[in-house]
Amino acid sequence: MAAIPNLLLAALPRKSYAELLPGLTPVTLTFGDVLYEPGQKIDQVYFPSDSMVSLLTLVEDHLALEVGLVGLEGVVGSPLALGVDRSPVRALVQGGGAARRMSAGSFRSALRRSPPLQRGLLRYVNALMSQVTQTAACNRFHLVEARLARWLLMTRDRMRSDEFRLTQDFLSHMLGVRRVGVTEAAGALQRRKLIEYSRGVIGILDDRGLEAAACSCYRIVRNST
Amino acid sequence: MAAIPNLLLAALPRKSYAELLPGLTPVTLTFGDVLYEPGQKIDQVYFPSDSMVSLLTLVEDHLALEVGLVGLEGVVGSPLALGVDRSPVRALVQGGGAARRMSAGSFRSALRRSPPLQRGLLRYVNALMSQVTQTAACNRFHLVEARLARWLLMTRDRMRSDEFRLTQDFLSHMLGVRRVGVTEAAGALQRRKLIEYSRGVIGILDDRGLEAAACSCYRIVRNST
DNA sequence: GGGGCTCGGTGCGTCAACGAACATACGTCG
DNA sequence: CGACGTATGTTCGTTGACGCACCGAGCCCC
Repeated sequence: MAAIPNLLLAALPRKSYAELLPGLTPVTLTFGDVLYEPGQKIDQVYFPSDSMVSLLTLVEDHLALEVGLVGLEGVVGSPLALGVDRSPVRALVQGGGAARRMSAGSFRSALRRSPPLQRGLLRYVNALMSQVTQTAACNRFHLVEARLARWLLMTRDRMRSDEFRLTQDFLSHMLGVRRVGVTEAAGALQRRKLIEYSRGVIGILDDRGLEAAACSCYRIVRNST
Repeated sequence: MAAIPNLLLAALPRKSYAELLPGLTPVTLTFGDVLYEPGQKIDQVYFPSDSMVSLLTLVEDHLALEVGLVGLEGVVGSPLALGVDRSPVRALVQGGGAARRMSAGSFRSALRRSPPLQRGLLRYVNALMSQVTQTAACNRFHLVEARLARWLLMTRDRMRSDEFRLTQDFLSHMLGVRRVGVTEAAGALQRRKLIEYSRGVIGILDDRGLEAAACSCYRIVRNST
Protein backbone atom coordinates (compact mmCIF):
# COMPACT_ATOMS: atom_id res chain seq x y z
CA MET A 1 0.00 0.00 0.00
CA ALA A 2 2.15 2.83 -1.28
CA ALA A 3 1.53 6.40 -0.23
CA ILE A 4 1.36 7.49 -3.85
CA PRO A 5 -0.08 4.75 -5.97
CA ASN A 6 0.36 4.16 -9.63
CA LEU A 7 -1.36 6.93 -11.51
CA LEU A 8 -2.95 4.75 -14.16
CA LEU A 9 -4.65 2.75 -11.46
CA ALA A 10 -5.49 5.80 -9.39
CA ALA A 11 -7.29 7.38 -12.32
CA LEU A 12 -9.77 4.53 -12.59
CA PRO A 13 -13.31 4.86 -11.34
CA ARG A 14 -13.75 3.19 -7.99
CA LYS A 15 -15.75 0.36 -9.46
CA SER A 16 -13.23 -0.53 -12.16
CA TYR A 17 -10.48 -0.41 -9.62
CA ALA A 18 -12.34 -2.72 -7.30
CA GLU A 19 -12.75 -5.25 -10.09
CA LEU A 20 -9.06 -5.06 -10.85
CA LEU A 21 -7.85 -5.43 -7.33
CA PRO A 22 -7.95 -9.22 -6.95
CA GLY A 23 -5.54 -9.59 -9.89
CA LEU A 24 -3.02 -7.14 -8.51
CA THR A 25 -0.17 -8.49 -6.43
CA PRO A 26 2.05 -6.06 -4.55
CA VAL A 27 5.68 -6.74 -5.31
CA THR A 28 9.00 -5.15 -4.64
CA LEU A 29 11.18 -4.59 -7.65
CA THR A 30 14.88 -4.63 -6.99
CA PHE A 31 17.55 -2.74 -8.80
CA GLY A 32 19.00 -4.65 -11.70
CA ASP A 33 16.08 -7.02 -12.20
CA VAL A 34 15.30 -7.67 -15.82
CA LEU A 35 11.54 -7.93 -16.29
CA TYR A 36 11.73 -8.79 -19.97
CA GLU A 37 14.33 -9.39 -22.58
CA PRO A 38 13.71 -8.37 -26.18
CA GLY A 39 11.59 -10.91 -28.01
CA GLN A 40 10.56 -12.56 -24.81
CA LYS A 41 6.97 -13.27 -23.95
CA ILE A 42 5.30 -10.86 -21.57
CA ASP A 43 3.59 -12.83 -18.89
CA GLN A 44 3.33 -10.20 -16.21
CA VAL A 45 2.66 -6.50 -16.35
CA TYR A 46 3.90 -4.12 -13.69
CA PHE A 47 2.40 -0.92 -12.38
CA PRO A 48 5.24 0.91 -10.62
CA SER A 49 4.49 3.16 -7.71
CA ASP A 50 7.78 3.90 -5.99
CA SER A 51 9.88 2.09 -8.53
CA MET A 52 11.17 2.84 -11.95
CA VAL A 53 11.88 0.78 -15.01
CA SER A 54 14.05 1.55 -18.02
CA LEU A 55 13.21 0.33 -21.48
CA LEU A 56 16.33 -0.43 -23.45
CA THR A 57 17.02 -1.40 -27.02
CA LEU A 58 20.00 -3.60 -27.57
CA VAL A 59 22.11 -3.26 -30.68
CA GLU A 60 24.72 -5.62 -32.02
CA ASP A 61 26.17 -7.22 -28.93
CA HIS A 62 27.16 -4.89 -26.16
CA LEU A 63 25.47 -1.64 -27.02
CA ALA A 64 22.38 -0.50 -25.19
CA LEU A 65 20.29 2.62 -25.28
CA GLU A 66 17.41 3.70 -23.13
CA VAL A 67 14.38 4.66 -25.14
CA GLY A 68 11.85 5.06 -22.38
CA LEU A 69 11.48 5.38 -18.66
CA VAL A 70 8.45 4.09 -16.81
CA GLY A 71 7.51 5.26 -13.37
CA LEU A 72 4.35 5.71 -11.41
CA GLU A 73 2.71 7.33 -14.41
CA GLY A 74 2.80 4.20 -16.51
CA VAL A 75 2.93 0.48 -16.89
CA VAL A 76 5.56 -1.98 -17.96
CA GLY A 77 4.23 -4.40 -20.52
CA SER A 78 2.22 -1.95 -22.60
CA PRO A 79 2.43 -4.06 -25.78
CA LEU A 80 -0.19 -6.29 -24.19
CA ALA A 81 -2.60 -3.39 -24.33
CA LEU A 82 -2.02 -3.40 -28.08
CA GLY A 83 -2.70 -7.08 -28.42
CA VAL A 84 0.93 -8.08 -28.72
CA ASP A 85 2.57 -10.38 -26.24
CA ARG A 86 6.25 -9.91 -26.94
CA SER A 87 8.41 -7.10 -25.72
CA PRO A 88 10.65 -5.40 -28.26
CA VAL A 89 12.86 -4.05 -25.50
CA ARG A 90 14.64 -5.03 -22.35
CA ALA A 91 12.85 -3.81 -19.26
CA LEU A 92 15.35 -3.18 -16.52
CA VAL A 93 14.57 -2.11 -12.99
CA GLN A 94 16.47 1.07 -12.54
CA GLY A 95 15.05 2.17 -9.23
CA GLY A 96 13.97 -0.44 -6.76
CA GLY A 97 10.71 -0.10 -4.89
CA ALA A 98 7.05 -0.93 -4.80
CA ALA A 99 4.94 -1.94 -7.75
CA ARG A 100 1.89 -4.04 -8.48
CA ARG A 101 2.03 -7.00 -10.70
CA MET A 102 -0.69 -8.62 -12.76
CA SER A 103 -0.63 -11.69 -14.93
CA ALA A 104 -0.94 -11.24 -18.66
CA GLY A 105 -4.16 -13.24 -18.65
CA SER A 106 -5.84 -11.17 -15.97
CA PHE A 107 -4.63 -8.03 -17.62
CA ARG A 108 -6.11 -8.94 -20.98
CA SER A 109 -9.45 -9.83 -19.54
CA ALA A 110 -9.45 -6.73 -17.36
CA LEU A 111 -8.84 -4.69 -20.47
CA ARG A 112 -11.76 -6.31 -22.19
CA ARG A 113 -14.02 -5.75 -19.24
CA SER A 114 -13.03 -2.22 -18.30
CA PRO A 115 -13.20 0.48 -20.96
CA PRO A 116 -11.79 3.11 -18.59
CA LEU A 117 -8.74 0.94 -18.05
CA GLN A 118 -8.31 0.48 -21.76
CA ARG A 119 -8.68 4.19 -22.44
CA GLY A 120 -6.11 5.07 -19.82
CA LEU A 121 -3.67 2.53 -21.12
CA LEU A 122 -3.95 3.56 -24.71
CA ARG A 123 -3.39 7.16 -23.76
CA TYR A 124 -0.34 6.07 -21.87
CA VAL A 125 0.95 4.19 -24.88
CA ASN A 126 0.64 7.40 -26.81
CA ALA A 127 2.59 9.29 -24.18
CA LEU A 128 5.24 6.61 -24.21
CA MET A 129 5.46 6.89 -27.96
CA SER A 130 6.04 10.62 -27.65
CA GLN A 131 8.71 10.00 -25.09
CA VAL A 132 10.48 7.49 -27.28
CA THR A 133 10.30 9.89 -30.19
CA GLN A 134 11.72 12.76 -28.23
CA THR A 135 14.44 10.56 -26.80
CA ALA A 136 15.40 9.47 -30.27
CA ALA A 137 15.98 13.04 -31.37
CA CYS A 138 17.75 13.85 -28.12
CA ASN A 139 20.14 10.97 -28.52
CA ARG A 140 20.89 12.12 -32.00
CA PHE A 141 21.47 15.81 -31.45
CA HIS A 142 22.39 16.64 -27.90
CA LEU A 143 25.66 16.46 -26.08
CA VAL A 144 26.34 13.82 -23.50
CA GLU A 145 26.45 16.33 -20.69
CA ALA A 146 22.99 17.70 -21.48
CA ARG A 147 21.58 14.24 -21.88
CA LEU A 148 23.02 13.15 -18.58
CA ALA A 149 21.48 16.16 -16.86
CA ARG A 150 18.13 15.35 -18.42
CA TRP A 151 18.34 11.77 -17.36
CA LEU A 152 19.10 12.64 -13.78
CA LEU A 153 16.18 15.02 -13.64
CA MET A 154 13.79 12.49 -15.07
CA THR A 155 14.97 9.96 -12.56
CA ARG A 156 14.54 12.39 -9.72
CA ASP A 157 11.00 13.17 -10.81
CA ARG A 158 10.03 9.55 -10.81
CA MET A 159 11.87 8.57 -7.65
CA ARG A 160 10.88 11.75 -5.87
CA SER A 161 14.29 11.93 -4.27
CA ASP A 162 17.36 14.02 -4.88
CA GLU A 163 19.67 11.18 -4.16
CA PHE A 164 19.91 7.75 -5.70
CA ARG A 165 22.20 4.87 -6.26
CA LEU A 166 23.68 4.32 -9.66
CA THR A 167 27.05 3.69 -11.14
CA GLN A 168 28.62 5.44 -14.09
CA ASP A 169 28.83 2.15 -15.84
CA PHE A 170 25.08 1.75 -15.55
CA LEU A 171 24.51 5.26 -16.80
CA SER A 172 26.72 4.66 -19.79
CA HIS A 173 24.36 1.91 -20.92
CA MET A 174 21.36 4.20 -20.52
CA LEU A 175 22.87 6.99 -22.53
CA GLY A 176 24.53 4.73 -25.05
CA VAL A 177 27.98 6.18 -24.47
CA ARG A 178 31.28 4.99 -23.04
CA ARG A 179 31.66 4.80 -19.32
CA VAL A 180 34.42 7.37 -19.66
CA GLY A 181 31.97 9.66 -21.40
CA VAL A 182 29.83 9.58 -18.30
CA THR A 183 32.83 10.25 -16.11
CA GLU A 184 33.66 13.33 -18.11
CA ALA A 185 30.12 14.67 -18.24
CA ALA A 186 29.44 13.93 -14.59
CA GLY A 187 32.76 15.50 -13.67
CA ALA A 188 31.81 18.66 -15.50
CA LEU A 189 28.45 18.83 -13.73
CA GLN A 190 30.11 18.21 -10.41
CA ARG A 191 32.64 20.96 -10.98
CA ARG A 192 29.75 23.29 -11.57
CA LYS A 193 28.26 22.21 -8.21
CA LEU A 194 25.12 20.88 -9.83
CA ILE A 195 25.53 17.33 -8.67
CA GLU A 196 27.58 15.33 -6.26
CA TYR A 197 29.02 11.97 -7.06
CA SER A 198 30.64 9.24 -5.11
CA ARG A 199 30.93 5.53 -5.52
CA GLY A 200 27.57 4.77 -6.97
CA VAL A 201 25.60 7.39 -5.12
CA ILE A 202 24.60 10.50 -6.90
CA GLY A 203 22.98 13.57 -5.40
CA ILE A 204 21.39 16.54 -7.07
CA LEU A 205 22.63 19.73 -5.45
CA ASP A 206 21.08 22.40 -7.63
CA ASP A 207 18.07 21.30 -9.59
CA ARG A 208 17.53 24.67 -11.19
CA GLY A 209 21.06 24.71 -12.47
CA LEU A 210 20.74 21.14 -13.62
CA GLU A 211 17.64 22.02 -15.58
CA ALA A 212 19.55 24.77 -17.27
CA ALA A 213 22.29 22.31 -18.15
CA ALA A 214 19.81 19.79 -19.51
CA CYS A 215 18.48 19.98 -23.02
CA SER A 216 15.00 21.22 -23.72
CA CYS A 217 13.85 17.63 -24.13
CA TYR A 218 13.44 17.44 -20.39
CA ARG A 219 10.72 20.03 -20.29
CA ILE A 220 9.12 18.78 -23.45
CA VAL A 221 8.76 15.24 -22.19
CA ARG A 222 7.61 16.34 -18.77
CA ASN A 223 4.94 18.59 -20.17
CA SER A 224 3.62 15.93 -22.48
CA THR A 225 3.10 13.31 -19.76
CA MET B 1 -8.84 1.40 -56.73
CA ALA B 2 -5.15 0.71 -56.30
CA ALA B 3 -3.71 -2.57 -57.50
CA ILE B 4 -2.25 -3.23 -54.07
CA PRO B 5 -4.43 -1.70 -51.40
CA ASN B 6 -3.50 -0.64 -47.96
CA LEU B 7 -2.72 -3.73 -45.93
CA LEU B 8 -4.54 -2.68 -42.80
CA LEU B 9 -7.72 -2.32 -44.80
CA ALA B 10 -7.09 -5.43 -46.84
CA ALA B 11 -6.80 -7.50 -43.70
CA LEU B 12 -10.32 -6.65 -42.56
CA PRO B 13 -13.18 -9.11 -42.90
CA ARG B 14 -15.34 -8.33 -45.88
CA LYS B 15 -18.17 -7.09 -43.71
CA SER B 16 -16.07 -4.65 -41.67
CA TYR B 17 -14.51 -3.34 -44.82
CA ALA B 18 -17.91 -2.76 -46.41
CA GLU B 19 -18.98 -0.73 -43.39
CA LEU B 20 -15.86 1.33 -43.61
CA LEU B 21 -16.04 2.04 -47.29
CA PRO B 22 -18.43 4.99 -47.32
CA GLY B 23 -16.07 6.95 -45.06
CA LEU B 24 -13.02 6.35 -47.22
CA THR B 25 -12.15 8.93 -49.84
CA PRO B 26 -9.48 8.13 -52.43
CA VAL B 27 -6.89 10.88 -52.55
CA THR B 28 -3.56 11.50 -54.17
CA LEU B 29 -0.80 12.59 -51.85
CA THR B 30 1.85 14.73 -53.42
CA PHE B 31 5.49 14.93 -52.52
CA GLY B 32 6.19 17.58 -49.92
CA ASP B 33 2.69 17.81 -48.50
CA VAL B 34 2.62 18.15 -44.75
CA LEU B 35 -0.30 16.21 -43.34
CA TYR B 36 0.26 17.29 -39.75
CA GLU B 37 2.59 19.53 -37.85
CA PRO B 38 3.61 18.65 -34.27
CA GLY B 39 0.93 19.60 -31.79
CA GLN B 40 -1.63 20.06 -34.49
CA LYS B 41 -5.02 18.45 -34.36
CA ILE B 42 -5.51 15.34 -36.42
CA ASP B 43 -8.67 15.68 -38.41
CA GLN B 44 -7.99 13.20 -41.16
CA VAL B 45 -6.29 9.84 -41.16
CA TYR B 46 -4.61 8.42 -44.24
CA PHE B 47 -4.22 4.86 -45.39
CA PRO B 48 -1.41 4.91 -47.97
CA SER B 49 -1.39 2.40 -50.77
CA ASP B 50 1.13 3.60 -53.30
CA SER B 51 2.33 6.51 -51.25
CA MET B 52 4.64 6.95 -48.35
CA VAL B 53 4.75 9.29 -45.39
CA SER B 54 7.62 10.17 -43.09
CA LEU B 55 7.14 10.94 -39.44
CA LEU B 56 9.60 13.57 -38.26
CA THR B 57 10.46 15.05 -34.92
CA LEU B 58 11.60 18.60 -34.94
CA VAL B 59 14.21 19.81 -32.51
CA GLU B 60 15.18 23.34 -31.66
CA ASP B 61 14.64 25.25 -34.89
CA HIS B 62 16.03 23.71 -38.02
CA LEU B 63 16.83 20.19 -37.01
CA ALA B 64 14.66 17.32 -38.10
CA LEU B 65 14.89 13.57 -37.76
CA GLU B 66 12.78 10.85 -39.20
CA VAL B 67 11.50 8.46 -36.58
CA GLY B 68 9.09 6.42 -38.64
CA LEU B 69 8.06 5.65 -42.15
CA VAL B 70 4.50 4.75 -43.06
CA GLY B 71 3.59 2.99 -46.25
CA LEU B 72 0.94 0.59 -47.37
CA GLU B 73 1.38 -1.45 -44.22
CA GLY B 74 0.13 1.31 -41.94
CA VAL B 75 -1.84 4.42 -41.28
CA VAL B 76 -0.99 8.04 -40.70
CA GLY B 77 -2.81 9.41 -37.70
CA SER B 78 -2.37 6.44 -35.40
CA PRO B 79 -2.65 8.53 -32.21
CA LEU B 80 -6.37 8.65 -32.90
CA ALA B 81 -6.50 4.91 -32.39
CA LEU B 82 -5.12 5.57 -28.92
CA GLY B 83 -7.73 8.17 -28.11
CA VAL B 84 -5.44 11.13 -28.65
CA ASP B 85 -6.14 13.72 -31.27
CA ARG B 86 -2.85 15.54 -31.57
CA SER B 87 0.16 14.46 -33.52
CA PRO B 88 3.53 14.62 -31.77
CA VAL B 89 5.31 14.62 -35.11
CA ARG B 90 5.32 16.18 -38.51
CA ALA B 91 3.87 13.89 -41.16
CA LEU B 92 5.48 14.63 -44.47
CA VAL B 93 4.61 13.03 -47.77
CA GLN B 94 7.83 11.55 -48.97
CA GLY B 95 6.54 9.58 -51.87
CA GLY B 96 3.54 10.82 -53.76
CA GLY B 97 0.77 8.46 -54.77
CA ALA B 98 -2.56 6.98 -53.88
CA ALA B 99 -4.03 6.80 -50.41
CA ARG B 100 -7.44 6.73 -48.78
CA ARG B 101 -8.51 9.38 -46.41
CA MET B 102 -11.02 9.27 -43.60
CA SER B 103 -12.24 11.97 -41.26
CA ALA B 104 -11.28 11.73 -37.61
CA GLY B 105 -14.92 11.46 -36.65
CA SER B 106 -15.68 8.58 -38.98
CA PHE B 107 -12.48 6.90 -37.95
CA ARG B 108 -13.31 7.02 -34.27
CA SER B 109 -16.77 5.67 -34.74
CA ALA B 110 -15.49 3.02 -37.10
CA LEU B 111 -13.03 1.98 -34.42
CA ARG B 112 -15.82 1.71 -31.91
CA ARG B 113 -17.95 -0.32 -34.22
CA SER B 114 -15.34 -2.64 -35.66
CA PRO B 115 -13.24 -4.70 -33.28
CA PRO B 116 -11.20 -6.18 -36.14
CA LEU B 117 -10.26 -2.69 -37.25
CA GLN B 118 -9.26 -1.76 -33.76
CA ARG B 119 -7.23 -4.90 -33.31
CA GLY B 120 -5.39 -4.32 -36.56
CA LEU B 121 -4.65 -0.74 -35.74
CA LEU B 122 -3.37 -1.45 -32.27
CA ARG B 123 -1.08 -4.09 -33.62
CA TYR B 124 0.16 -1.59 -36.13
CA VAL B 125 0.82 0.93 -33.39
CA ASN B 126 2.94 -1.68 -31.73
CA ALA B 127 4.90 -2.27 -34.91
CA LEU B 128 5.38 1.45 -35.33
CA MET B 129 6.66 1.65 -31.79
CA SER B 130 9.21 -1.03 -32.55
CA GLN B 131 10.25 0.82 -35.64
CA VAL B 132 10.71 4.07 -33.76
CA THR B 133 12.70 2.26 -31.11
CA GLN B 134 14.97 0.62 -33.61
CA THR B 135 15.43 3.86 -35.49
CA ALA B 136 16.40 5.59 -32.29
CA ALA B 137 19.20 3.15 -31.68
CA CYS B 138 20.23 3.25 -35.31
CA ASN B 139 20.50 7.01 -35.30
CA ARG B 140 22.63 6.80 -32.24
CA PHE B 141 25.09 4.13 -33.22
CA HIS B 142 25.40 3.72 -36.93
CA LEU B 143 27.36 5.61 -39.52
CA VAL B 144 25.69 7.94 -41.94
CA GLU B 145 26.52 5.75 -44.89
CA ALA B 146 24.87 2.70 -43.39
CA ARG B 147 21.84 4.69 -42.34
CA LEU B 148 21.48 6.14 -45.80
CA ALA B 149 21.62 2.68 -47.31
CA ARG B 150 18.97 1.49 -44.92
CA TRP B 151 16.77 4.43 -45.69
CA LEU B 152 16.96 3.87 -49.41
CA LEU B 153 16.07 0.23 -49.01
CA MET B 154 13.11 0.99 -46.81
CA THR B 155 11.89 3.51 -49.33
CA ARG B 156 12.27 1.07 -52.14
CA ASP B 157 10.29 -1.55 -50.27
CA ARG B 158 7.40 0.82 -49.74
CA MET B 159 7.46 2.41 -53.16
CA ARG B 160 8.10 -0.89 -54.88
CA SER B 161 10.44 0.82 -57.30
CA ASP B 162 14.19 0.99 -57.66
CA GLU B 163 14.15 4.60 -58.70
CA PHE B 164 12.69 7.61 -56.99
CA ARG B 165 12.91 11.32 -56.77
CA LEU B 166 14.60 12.91 -53.81
CA THR B 167 17.22 15.49 -53.17
CA GLN B 168 20.21 15.25 -50.88
CA ASP B 169 18.87 18.18 -48.96
CA PHE B 170 15.67 16.30 -48.28
CA LEU B 171 17.60 13.22 -47.22
CA SER B 172 19.69 15.25 -44.83
CA HIS B 173 16.55 16.18 -42.92
CA MET B 174 15.47 12.56 -42.77
CA LEU B 175 18.76 11.34 -41.44
CA GLY B 176 19.35 14.33 -39.20
CA VAL B 177 22.72 15.13 -40.74
CA ARG B 178 24.22 17.92 -42.83
CA ARG B 179 23.50 18.00 -46.51
CA VAL B 180 27.20 17.55 -47.10
CA GLY B 181 27.08 14.43 -45.01
CA VAL B 182 24.61 12.97 -47.45
CA THR B 183 26.76 14.01 -50.40
CA GLU B 184 29.70 12.17 -48.93
CA ALA B 185 27.77 9.04 -48.02
CA ALA B 186 25.91 8.94 -51.32
CA GLY B 187 29.15 9.53 -53.19
CA ALA B 188 30.72 6.59 -51.44
CA LEU B 189 27.79 4.34 -52.31
CA GLN B 190 27.89 5.54 -55.89
CA ARG B 191 31.58 4.85 -56.20
CA ARG B 192 30.85 1.33 -55.08
CA LYS B 193 28.24 1.04 -57.86
CA LEU B 194 25.45 0.41 -55.40
CA ILE B 195 23.40 3.43 -56.34
CA GLU B 196 23.20 6.05 -59.02
CA TYR B 197 22.54 9.64 -58.32
CA SER B 198 21.68 12.64 -60.38
CA ARG B 199 19.85 15.85 -59.71
CA GLY B 200 17.12 14.64 -57.46
CA VAL B 201 16.70 11.19 -58.95
CA ILE B 202 18.21 8.24 -57.22
CA GLY B 203 18.40 4.71 -58.52
CA ILE B 204 19.32 1.52 -56.77
CA LEU B 205 21.74 -0.47 -58.91
CA ASP B 206 22.66 -3.34 -56.64
CA ASP B 207 20.18 -4.05 -53.89
CA ARG B 208 22.14 -6.98 -52.51
CA GLY B 209 25.19 -4.81 -52.17
CA LEU B 210 23.17 -2.03 -50.66
CA GLU B 211 21.77 -4.41 -48.10
CA ALA B 212 25.28 -5.38 -47.18
CA ALA B 213 26.19 -1.71 -46.80
CA ALA B 214 23.13 -1.01 -44.65
CA CYS B 215 23.10 -1.66 -40.95
CA SER B 216 21.33 -4.66 -39.50
CA CYS B 217 18.46 -2.39 -38.51
CA TYR B 218 17.07 -2.78 -41.99
CA ARG B 219 16.47 -6.47 -41.63
CA ILE B 220 15.31 -6.15 -38.08
CA VAL B 221 12.63 -3.61 -38.90
CA ARG B 222 11.53 -5.44 -41.99
CA ASN B 223 11.15 -8.71 -40.18
CA SER B 224 9.16 -7.16 -37.38
CA THR B 225 6.55 -5.61 -39.66
C1' DG C 1 47.08 -7.18 5.90
C1' DG C 2 47.14 -8.60 1.44
C1' DG C 3 44.42 -10.10 -2.70
C1' DG C 4 40.70 -9.28 -5.46
C1' DC C 5 36.80 -6.58 -6.69
C1' DT C 6 34.13 -2.59 -8.01
C1' DC C 7 34.07 2.04 -9.13
C1' DG C 8 35.86 6.29 -10.68
C1' DG C 9 39.43 9.27 -13.00
C1' DT C 10 43.01 10.38 -16.58
C1' DG C 11 45.58 10.53 -20.63
C1' DC C 12 46.45 9.15 -24.98
C1' DG C 13 45.73 8.94 -30.44
C1' DT C 14 41.94 8.43 -33.83
C1' DC C 15 37.87 9.48 -36.31
C1' DA C 16 33.17 10.56 -37.91
C1' DA C 17 30.64 14.32 -38.21
C1' DC C 18 30.23 19.29 -37.84
C1' DG C 19 29.86 24.38 -39.51
C1' DA C 20 31.21 27.43 -42.89
C1' DA C 21 32.44 28.85 -47.10
C1' DC C 22 33.16 28.20 -51.79
C1' DA C 23 32.86 25.90 -56.51
C1' DT C 24 30.54 23.76 -60.26
C1' DA C 25 26.56 21.79 -62.99
C1' DC C 26 21.93 22.12 -64.80
C1' DG C 27 17.40 24.33 -65.85
C1' DT C 28 14.32 27.76 -66.56
C1' DC C 29 12.59 32.01 -67.61
C1' DG C 30 12.62 36.75 -68.71
C1' DC D 1 21.71 35.10 -74.05
C1' DG D 2 22.46 35.90 -69.42
C1' DA D 3 20.71 35.80 -64.75
C1' DC D 4 19.02 33.41 -61.17
C1' DG D 5 17.71 29.35 -58.41
C1' DT D 6 18.31 24.65 -57.35
C1' DA D 7 21.18 20.63 -56.71
C1' DT D 8 25.54 18.59 -56.08
C1' DG D 9 30.50 18.48 -54.97
C1' DT D 10 34.80 19.87 -52.40
C1' DT D 11 37.79 21.70 -48.94
C1' DC D 12 39.30 22.94 -44.19
C1' DG D 13 39.70 23.59 -39.52
C1' DT D 14 37.19 22.15 -35.30
C1' DT D 15 35.21 19.02 -32.08
C1' DG D 16 32.66 15.61 -29.48
C1' DA D 17 33.01 11.12 -28.81
C1' DC D 18 35.48 6.85 -29.43
C1' DG D 19 38.65 2.77 -28.13
C1' DC D 20 42.26 1.55 -25.30
C1' DA D 21 45.01 1.32 -21.52
C1' DC D 22 46.28 2.31 -17.10
C1' DC D 23 46.01 4.20 -12.36
C1' DG D 24 44.12 4.94 -7.80
C1' DA D 25 40.70 4.72 -4.23
C1' DG D 26 37.58 2.39 -1.47
C1' DC D 27 35.65 -2.13 -0.03
C1' DC D 28 34.97 -6.84 1.27
C1' DC D 29 36.61 -11.07 2.68
C1' DC D 30 39.41 -14.61 3.52
